[in-house]
Amino acid sequence: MTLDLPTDLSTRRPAKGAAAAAPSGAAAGEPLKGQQKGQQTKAAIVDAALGLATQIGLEGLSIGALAEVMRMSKSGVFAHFGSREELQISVIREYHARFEEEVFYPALEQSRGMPRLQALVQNWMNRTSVEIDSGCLYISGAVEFDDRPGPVRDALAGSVQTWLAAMYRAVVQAKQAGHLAQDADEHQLAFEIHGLILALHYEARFLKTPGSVARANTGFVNILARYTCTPKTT
Amino acid sequence: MTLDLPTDLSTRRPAKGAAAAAPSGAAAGEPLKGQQKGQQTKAAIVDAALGLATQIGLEGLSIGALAEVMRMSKSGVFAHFGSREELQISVIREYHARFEEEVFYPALEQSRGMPRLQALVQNWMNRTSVEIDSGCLYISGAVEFDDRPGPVRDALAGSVQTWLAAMYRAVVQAKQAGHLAQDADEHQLAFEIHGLILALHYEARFLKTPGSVARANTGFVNILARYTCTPKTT
DNA sequence: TGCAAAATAGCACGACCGTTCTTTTTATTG
DNA sequence: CAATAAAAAGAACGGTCGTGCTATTTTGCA
Repeated sequence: MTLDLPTDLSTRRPAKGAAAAAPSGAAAGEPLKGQQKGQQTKAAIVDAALGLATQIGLEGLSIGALAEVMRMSKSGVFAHFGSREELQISVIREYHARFEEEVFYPALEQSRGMPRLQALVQNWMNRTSVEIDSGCLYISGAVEFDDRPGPVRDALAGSVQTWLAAMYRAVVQAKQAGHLAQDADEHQLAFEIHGLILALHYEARFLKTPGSVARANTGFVNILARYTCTPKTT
Repeated sequence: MTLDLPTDLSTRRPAKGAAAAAPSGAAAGEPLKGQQKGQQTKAAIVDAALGLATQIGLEGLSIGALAEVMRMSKSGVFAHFGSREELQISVIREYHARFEEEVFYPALEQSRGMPRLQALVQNWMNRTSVEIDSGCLYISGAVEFDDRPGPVRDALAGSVQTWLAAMYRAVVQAKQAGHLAQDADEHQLAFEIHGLILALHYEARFLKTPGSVARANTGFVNILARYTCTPKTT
């Protein structure tokens, strides 16, 4: 069951080339054909908002500060979203898309089973350790919205669940392919990997503990060692 | 070296009985002898502030909301601290003290080595899973202050480091006692335990994934299994 | 080129923020 | 009990917040 997983994480598979959100560049450059000016600047705003949100958090993201970064008026920025919540949700969607693009899709090029699982985890760790000075929205958002119900929380939890489910599927496939022990608990394995990522984020970003990246990598090796052979139940 | 660790985590070892902060009870009851009224209400304020902070975060903690909970005026509350930062730091100190009392000291009653390490981790996990609807200040604070330098961040990081160091020492002692493999990497072990706690907090509190507590426990068992016998380096 | 529509600016609002200053109430002590 | 110190209240400040409303500017199209 669930043999193929081509686009399960995806919400939209961007056409790549003339994307909706300018991934990095500064304020909108040449006018992209086929879309109104509004879409462009909205994408640029979301881009800037994502930058702010990964630094000061989704809760700390304010329309005033965002307008200043964009050199626009507050109301000009506001009009694109209609509410702060909608802005936050747009930011989450953008983060989701980039996460897919950077972590999920590249790993699909590896063959199903252990190679793909390793690529997923490796990409995930890379992203977590590289964005050390910008923070992971899935982690900071979880803390900010863990008991604040509403559409923002729902969007965030949905994105995270989607990603965790994708990784879980990779674990299942690895077991099906015989790359893991027959009695390996897939959920348990996924849980422990998640823990490594969180510890990496915590110790590298907050405590600035040196060597955290290596420790996360070693942890993954340890986990695999445990799950590739049937363990001796002490 | 470092043979004994009686009170390394401690900042103050409360006299227990007539403590500074009413741990749970409502607004100050009978007047405690030997301390001015101001100290009492300050302790009550910190108690309420801690309750608020564990729910909405240290950043979300506002003097106005705190005053309302205390049925006091804003300026009345404010006067006890002189600044919001000082209030936040007081909250961190209080959290530190309770963490010690609940997690650290009870584990000291276990004999050094593996028993104490297990008690430490068990207490830690219990607290993390029990306070599911109030949140862990060490985790939420890390996200809120990971790139916001200042005295609050310093106080928070200091408390966390103190605790992590205490746990690390327990690991070292377990190895010295021969309860762990000779080539066990103590830092690596501590890192992986930390990851389990963070995953427990994330999945139980934010995602509300059922069975997270069991998964964290199993994870600890797995880690110990790996570090109690010399692993076969695959 | 001119006109409708879309995008942006400007302004004001009520609410809450941390902080200061002054006054009133409460507690402590000789 | 009176004198003094401590604690709490009250009011006001400048600031930022999200969000309406109404102009003005810019854009896209016939």
